[in-house]
Amino acid sequence: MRRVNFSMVTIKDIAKAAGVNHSTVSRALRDDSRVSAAMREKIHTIAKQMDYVPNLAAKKLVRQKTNFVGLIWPSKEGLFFYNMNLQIQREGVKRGYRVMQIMDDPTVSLQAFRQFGVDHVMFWDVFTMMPASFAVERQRFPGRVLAMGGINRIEGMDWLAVDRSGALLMAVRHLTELGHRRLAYAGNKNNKLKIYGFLQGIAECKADYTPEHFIDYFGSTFEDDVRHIFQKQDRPTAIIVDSQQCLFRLLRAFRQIRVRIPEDVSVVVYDDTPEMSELEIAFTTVGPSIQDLAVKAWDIVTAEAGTGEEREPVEEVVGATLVSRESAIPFRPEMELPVT
DNA sequence: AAACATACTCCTGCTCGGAG
DNA sequence: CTCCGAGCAGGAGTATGTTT
Repeated sequence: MRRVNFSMVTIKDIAKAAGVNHSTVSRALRDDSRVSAAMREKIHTIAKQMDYVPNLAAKKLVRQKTNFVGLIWPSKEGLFFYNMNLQIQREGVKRGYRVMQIMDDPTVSLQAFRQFGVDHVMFWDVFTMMPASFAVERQRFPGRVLAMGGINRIEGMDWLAVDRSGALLMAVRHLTELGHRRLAYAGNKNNKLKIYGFLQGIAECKADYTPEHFIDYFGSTFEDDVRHIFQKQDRPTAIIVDSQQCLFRLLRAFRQIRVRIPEDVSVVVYDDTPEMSELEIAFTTVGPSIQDLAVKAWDIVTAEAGTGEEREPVEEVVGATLVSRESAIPFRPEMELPVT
């Protein structure tokens, strides 16, 4: 049946068509046992014919719940962001939620989610400093707001942190356990947490590292630095790469000077996404499990509020895991020869 | 007399406790 | 087994009061 105008079909329209009260329709559509099976069947059929869809706003008015969760996502490229987003959506659907996503100014997005009446909001925190407007808007939003991945915990919001330092520490331990002594690092020199973990590992494992073996991903001499470091005597036999973007650039530089992974150098890269095991060499990775992150995010956001009281914001850390694949192998003396 | 402020009533689509 | 009607939040509309 095609409708001529665009006014919404309501349970009252169905009630009229079925010759019953609207509350009977409401119950029938939710398969309430107080309505006879025959009547339920009849009402379902009519509802389908009339293209009925329940009005979410009205439902929320009574139920105070929509089973929609808002996701504010940063406008960022990269496999991590793609995979993280994917897992959040899948985990939500698994738990009977729908995810509504906005990629816009965070304050504007949060306000929009308040208007739409989503139950809770999650966001991936890329703020260096939380804008005051966002904090104000959070006060007005009635549900929970979960900040994921951020560096700092934020007043009044749940926090799901990532142990970046721990991840890098783990990477150093892994490489030194494989017998590597001389290590290099490629990445962002401003990422203090990762560098802190790395240096901690160097100290703990008594590995050999000098700042000359730091390759600045954002520096203009990246390729030259790689060439210089790997073509000299006593070159590093292992390198830790702090992001996938950096890895891709490093791979190009290695190809130019014929450095092979893992024959000439072992590599551990930060962030584990499925793609990392599907490249020419499967990469050994460290970082939080994306699956764990998504599961914990939903656990926090959907946790019952307990004994009536307003729930205190929770704080959780997702630990790092190391996944050993083909790019990091035991040290062999011939690795130390300069590549030509 | 016109302009503005405040208070109220109605309406929406749906759920749910209780009455018939 | 079915119906009645209160009530949820808040925008729109109307009525009344107060200030220029």
